Amino acid sequence: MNDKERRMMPLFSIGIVMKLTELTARQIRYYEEHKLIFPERTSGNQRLFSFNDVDRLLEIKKLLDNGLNLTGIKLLLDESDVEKEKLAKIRKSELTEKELRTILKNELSHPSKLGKTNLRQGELARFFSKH
Amino acid sequence: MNDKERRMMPLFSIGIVMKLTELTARQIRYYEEHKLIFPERTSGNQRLFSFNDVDRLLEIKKLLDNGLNLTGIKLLLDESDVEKEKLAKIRKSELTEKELRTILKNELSHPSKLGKTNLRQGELARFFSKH
DNA sequence: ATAATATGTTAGATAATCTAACATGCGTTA
DNA sequence: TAACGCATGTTAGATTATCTAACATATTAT
Repeated sequence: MNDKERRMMPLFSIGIVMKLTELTARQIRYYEEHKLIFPERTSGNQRLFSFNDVDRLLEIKKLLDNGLNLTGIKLLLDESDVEKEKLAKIRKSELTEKELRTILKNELSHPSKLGKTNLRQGELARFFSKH
Repeated sequence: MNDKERRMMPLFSIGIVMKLTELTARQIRYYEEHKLIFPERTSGNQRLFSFNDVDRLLEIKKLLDNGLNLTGIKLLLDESDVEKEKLAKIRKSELTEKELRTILKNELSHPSKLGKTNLRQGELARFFSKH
C-alpha cells in the first residue's frame, strides 16, 4: 500500500470530520451533493471520509472564505486534480517521451499550476505526516 | 501540534478500528477493560481511538498470537512505554547530566530494549506516514 | 476436575447518522 | 422593489452504530 492509497482510505465518520474541519454536517453533505467530495459509505449507508476528503473540505472552506461559489470551487479542484495526476505520472515516469513533450509544450503556452505551491501536499496529510 | 500529539488524537470509531486491526469489538473492549488501551470517549460515551491505540492493538494481537497472555502483554507494553519516554527525553535533551548518567549506567547493568527495534515507530504510524 | 482466561452471543438502551422537507439570510437580477 | 438562487440552519422520523451487562463456550493453567 502506497501513500496515495493511504490517503484514500475511508476512515473518518462525519462527526470527526466536523471537528477536524469545523464544518457542520449540513455543509459537508451539501458539498457532497454538489459533487465536490465523494466519501465512501458503510454497509449501513453512513459516510466514511478519507484524508483526501478532509483535505478537500479544508480547501473548499478556504475558497468559500475567499468569495468563490461552489461552481467555481469545483472547477478549481477538478483542474487541480488533473494537475496532480500529471505530476504523479511524471514522478513515476509513466509517460512516454511523446506524452512528456506534449505536456511540456502545452505548459509553455498555457501555464497551469503544475509545480506551484498549489500542488504541495494537502493540509491534513501534512498535519498527520511525520516530519 | 507535533507528531506525538497527532498520534494521540482521538479519531477512529470502533467500527473502523475493527477493520484496521481485524479484531472484534468484544476483543477491543476486553483489552480496554484490562487496561491495555485507553481510548477517549465522545460526549455520548462512544469510544474514539487514536493512531497510538491502533498501533497498540496490533501489537497486542501479535503478542497474543505468540502465546503471551494479557498480563504479560501489559507488562511488556508498559515497560516499552517507559523506554519510549526515556528515548523521547533523550532526543529532546530534557535530561540533566546526572539523569543521563544514571540511565546509561543502569543500561549497562540491565540492558533494556532502549534503542532496539522494539522502539521503532508503531505499525500504524508507519502505515500512514508519507515515506 | 476445576478454575481462569479469552472470546462469542444476545438483549435492551442510547448515540450517531441518514434523508427529506421547510425556513432563513443575503446578494443578484428582472 | 420583488422575485430568485445560493449556502446554510433546523426539524422530524427512520435507521445504523455503539454501549453495557449478562450469560455461554472453548481452551489453558492449576
